[in-house]
This record gives sequence, structure tokens and C-alpha cells, in this order.
Amino acid sequence: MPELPEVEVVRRGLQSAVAGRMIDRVSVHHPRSVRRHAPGADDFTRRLVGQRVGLAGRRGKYLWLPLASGEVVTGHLGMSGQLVAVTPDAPAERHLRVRVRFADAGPELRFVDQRTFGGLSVEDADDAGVPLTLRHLARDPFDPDFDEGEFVRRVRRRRTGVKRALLDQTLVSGIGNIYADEALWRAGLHGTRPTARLRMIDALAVLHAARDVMAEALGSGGTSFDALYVDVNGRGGYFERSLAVYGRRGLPCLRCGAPIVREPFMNRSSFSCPHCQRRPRSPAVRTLKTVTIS
DNA sequence: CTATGAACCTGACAGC
DNA sequence: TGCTGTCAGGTTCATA
Repeated sequence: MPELPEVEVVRRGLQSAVAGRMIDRVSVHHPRSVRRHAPGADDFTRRLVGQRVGLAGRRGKYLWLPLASGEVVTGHLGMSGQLVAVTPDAPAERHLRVRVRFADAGPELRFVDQRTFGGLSVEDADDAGVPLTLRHLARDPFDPDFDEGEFVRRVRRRRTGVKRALLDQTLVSGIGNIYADEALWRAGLHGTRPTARLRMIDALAVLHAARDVMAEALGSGGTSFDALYVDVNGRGGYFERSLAVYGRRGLPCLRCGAPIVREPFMNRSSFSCPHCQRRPRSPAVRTLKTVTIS
């Protein structure tokens, strides 16, 4: 569930809850939650214990905490992951996966994850403190070094639909199913519009729309449809009230009044306005004639 | 290298 | 009361 705004809310909460504190004990309650830490759960624990943590970082939907050792502990929330700060004597959550206790008497950090698509791992970092395993990720639209020209060039080189491109974390990171649909609605584009023939002005419009809608969502504490997305204090956001299309099948478009439609998309859903976002005549291209030059 | 779809999990809910 | 099928905010891996 969590996309960039929700992960950023968690990053901020994480930082105020644990930055500067010393890790004392770590317990892994489910091996799957540390599966991306190749050396295993015991090694994961060993690398954390005794470390003081620094200021939390984020790229796209990933976040991390630097350790005094120079390594970083990285996390991804997947579809249902939560990082919560609670008093050490609070009862264990149903889906408690990893528990991090500190040397002081303050709250402990818990990774709770119903579906276990998320996870934690300890990684090496580059000179800028970015985990090495995240370098394949594109920067996100809030990164001062995000290169819009390069984004447009790379998108137009693709032979796919614009929604697929928005969700490709190697082109731009942080955008998921909700904010992709919201951005496409704001830009007046249907998600199956072929990227190869996308005008530069449209590519930039949808990118800026994604950045804008995610900034607004961040201001509302994120989008919570249910209890699966919460901040470190266990509270949800309220941006779902401001969504224009996502989850609004049959309800009137806020711009023109036409009923919002839901269409299947990659085993999931896309929501759009049939009037404001007209379908392309020829859908996403995928058969490209290959010409061999000998 | 690029594009696509299945797999990875658990739980809520609708319909029978 | 069950059972079955569908759906959920994401990423990775195998296959063309």
C-alpha cells in the first residue's frame, strides 16, 4: 500500500523516534521479513546490536537508517508493512516480524507486516550514504537531482503504456497504483497511452501532476483505506478523502461529472474518467517489427 | 536490454 | 456455517 507520501511520513516519524539512540537487542520473529539480508537473520541481528543510529533517509518507497558502523539498515514496507514505535511492554502485534530494542528506556521499534512482502536488511552504503542495493532505483520527483529531461527521453524510448512507465521504479521512483491514477487524471491522459508517441508536454504534465498530488497527500499524512497504513504512532492519514479517481468507480468525475470507470490492469485496477482521459485509438504498442541489418 | 505475467503472502468480503 | 473466488497500496524473477 504505501507509496512515496506514506513512506515519507514513516521516515519522519522514524527519525524523531529513534535517531541518536543505541540499539541494544534485536529479535527476528519471521525469517521472510529479513530474506533480502542474504547472510541470514542471526547476521542481521549481530550487525544491528550495539549500533547508534543516525538520520533516516529515503528514496522512492525505500527508507533507511545509517548505523555508526557505516552500514545502513534499509526497509521496504511492501503492501502491508508498518514501522511503529511503542513502549517495550506493549503486547505483541498479531503480525509482529522484527523487534528492535534500545539501550535507553524509550520506545522500541517494531516491524509489523501482515503479508510479508516488505522487509529489512543491513547493507553497505555509497559516499552519499545511499544503500548500494538501491542504486538501480531512479531518483524520486522530490529529489533535487531528479533529471526531467532524462526522464522524458527514457520514457519515450519505451514501448509501453504511460501508466506502466509511471510505475517503473527505474524511470521514476515513489509512484504506485493510487498516485499513478491520480496523476493521469490530473494530466488528462489514459494510462494505456503509448509512451513512444507521448508529447514532451504531456510527459512533463503527468510527472508534475504526480509530484503535486504526492505533495498534497504528504500534507494530509498519506492515504489510508484501512488500518494497514499507519505512521509510527499508529495513526492513519486522511488523503483518501481527496482522491479524485482511485476507488471511485461509478462516482461522478470531479471535473466533468461523468461516472468514473474501473478497468483491470496487471491483476489490479485502474480508475479513470472516460471523458477527461480518452483512450488512445491504438493501445499500448508491444509488437515491434524487428529489422535485422546484415 | 526490454516487456510481460506469474509468484510471493494474509485477510476481508461477496456470493452460494 | 462454511466454502470458493476475488481483491488489496509492491517487487522480483522467469520467460519471451
